[in-house]
Amino acid sequence: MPKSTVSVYMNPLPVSPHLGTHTHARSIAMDCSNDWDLQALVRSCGGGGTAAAAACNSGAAPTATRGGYDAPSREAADDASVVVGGGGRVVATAAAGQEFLGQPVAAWRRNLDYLDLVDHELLRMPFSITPSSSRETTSGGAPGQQMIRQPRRQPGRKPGVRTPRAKRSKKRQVKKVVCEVPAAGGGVSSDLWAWRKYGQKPIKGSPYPRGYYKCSSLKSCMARKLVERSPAKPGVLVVTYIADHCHAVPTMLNALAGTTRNRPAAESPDDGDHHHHQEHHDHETSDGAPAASADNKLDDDGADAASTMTVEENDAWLVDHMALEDDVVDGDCPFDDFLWPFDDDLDQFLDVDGGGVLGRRLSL
DNA sequence: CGTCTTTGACCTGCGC
DNA sequence: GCGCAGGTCAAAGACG
Ligand SMILES: [Zn+2]
Repeated sequence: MPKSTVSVYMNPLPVSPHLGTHTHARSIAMDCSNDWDLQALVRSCGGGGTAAAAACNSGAAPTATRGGYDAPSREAADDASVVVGGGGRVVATAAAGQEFLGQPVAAWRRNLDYLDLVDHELLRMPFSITPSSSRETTSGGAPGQQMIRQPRRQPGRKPGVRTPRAKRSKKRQVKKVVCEVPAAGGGVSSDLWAWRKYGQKPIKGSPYPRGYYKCSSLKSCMARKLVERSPAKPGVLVVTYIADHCHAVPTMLNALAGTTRNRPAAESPDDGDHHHHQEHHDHETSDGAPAASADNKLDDDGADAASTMTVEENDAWLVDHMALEDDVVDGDCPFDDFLWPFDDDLDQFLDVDGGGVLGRRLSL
């Protein structure tokens, strides 16, 4: 299959670096992981999205039904992944060939146009569309070990309780979009979608845990995203979007209800395993990943970095830092596909003055 | 009281 | 077939 490369460079958002303190020992990392906050914002809008976020978002699941497009079939593509390089570079890879997240690659350009990114000087796109296997492997790392914890009643499911689960398809052939976002940039978090953290796990070979987020906008929405810090580049968060959203970008604030909780100082949950969250809203503290809302903060992991950015900042960032590269291989720009699904949403999102999501969010 | 966070257990796919 | 690692679920506590 043809491989095209498009990359979008985005500048990092203001970050608050606290990362990288853990070097090895997963256990340590985990312990401290605490820092790793992968947060997800609930309604984020976040901020707008940073370009990265936007890109990712779109990629991830953009299947807005409202813009007149139909949601792409979620598992249509064999495998597709888009990577946003650190600093906002987006590198997309799609195995399915022409379909990126269920959308025709050609559509990308459309989206870019929408954002005015196509011709934007800064926007660059060598996106590389390459087949990627759904499963990434990590190696190295010692098997997870459980840490001894304080006597706290153990949360979690009761031992012995089994719940039937839908069988996973033998081979996971899910579309995946991988975005590398500067942890500080918070870009990660800024996603237009609302995410809820449902777990966190230490990853072999990486000192940082991976946070698992699920779309909280709609129960039936299968969109998910995984957030983890790049072992190689602690300052970079790797956000992997899986599956598409089966709905439009959330624009309501409701989900945020009751969400402004300041998170207690994290006590360092180790990472022994994973944690889950539910809806993320404004802030989260877990490690890894940021969610969509504007205020997530990254901990050491930087997962939350985005949150520190204001809506305006994010917006500005998006506009100013997104860059497209002319040398798009094959001329197709997957990025478009990324964004097109929620053009309308994005529009609203950006329409701060007009009471767009961003604007509304500010009032949150 | 509802929501959010934390965390252990369970489940599944894959490699050996 | 077994074990490992990744991924998901859901209980319990904390918070607003
Ligand atoms: Zn969704």
